[in-house]
Amino acid sequence: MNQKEAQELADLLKALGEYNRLSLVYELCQCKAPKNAMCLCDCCSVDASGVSRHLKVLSQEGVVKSERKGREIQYSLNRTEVAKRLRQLADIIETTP
Amino acid sequence: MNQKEAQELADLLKALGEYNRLSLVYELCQCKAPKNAMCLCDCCSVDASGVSRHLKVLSQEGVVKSERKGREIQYSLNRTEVAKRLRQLADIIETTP
DNA sequence: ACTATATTTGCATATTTGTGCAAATATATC
DNA sequence: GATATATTTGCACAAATATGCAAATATAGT
Repeated sequence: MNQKEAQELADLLKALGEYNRLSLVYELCQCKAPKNAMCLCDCCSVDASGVSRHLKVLSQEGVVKSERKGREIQYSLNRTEVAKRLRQLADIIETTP
Repeated sequence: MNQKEAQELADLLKALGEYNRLSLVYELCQCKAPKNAMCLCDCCSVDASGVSRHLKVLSQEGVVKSERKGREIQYSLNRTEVAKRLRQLADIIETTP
């Protein structure tokens, strides 16, 4: 694992490692259909601008993807991608040299 | 997942989501035998006090365990425990409701 | 064009966090 | 007890971060 990869992984973990952002992720976990930001406001104790910023972080780290549908922007999880990266780390940690 | 569990998971991810701490974890990954803090100083660009603080965070979150051996304190990873928690999150994220 | 709704952004601010240095503590050896 | 080595802690500080509010922007419907 080189420095760039380590930094990217650290950034992913940092994105997930904030309580309100993790709450957003959980909320999206439980949705079959994508949700817009207004809807996601209800599940965490920050206002719309805060949710917007959190979603931006999650988006930059590839945790969520977004698609504009008219006035709304619908967010959904990159489920397999994120799960894959977490399992890769789990594998690294678990493997004794 | 209740609030307390979510907070604990966020804390774990936050602990892992800092570059120098993740570097320490990688270093310990590659060790068959435990290492002391002085030795771990070499793999990350912080001084002994910084490494001590990082190891304290990792220890509080259950990422590493420590055992004093004379003057030194030897650190090693809680491999299976950490891997398990990461995989649990991966499973939650990947499972469509 | 006007209005309503959804999202982003600029600004200010309080809090957290990572860091180094020096001092304190712990343990071993002489 | 004195000295050496390993680790922790108090202090100060700079940088990052999360947050709310108000204004700006985007889009849709009338």
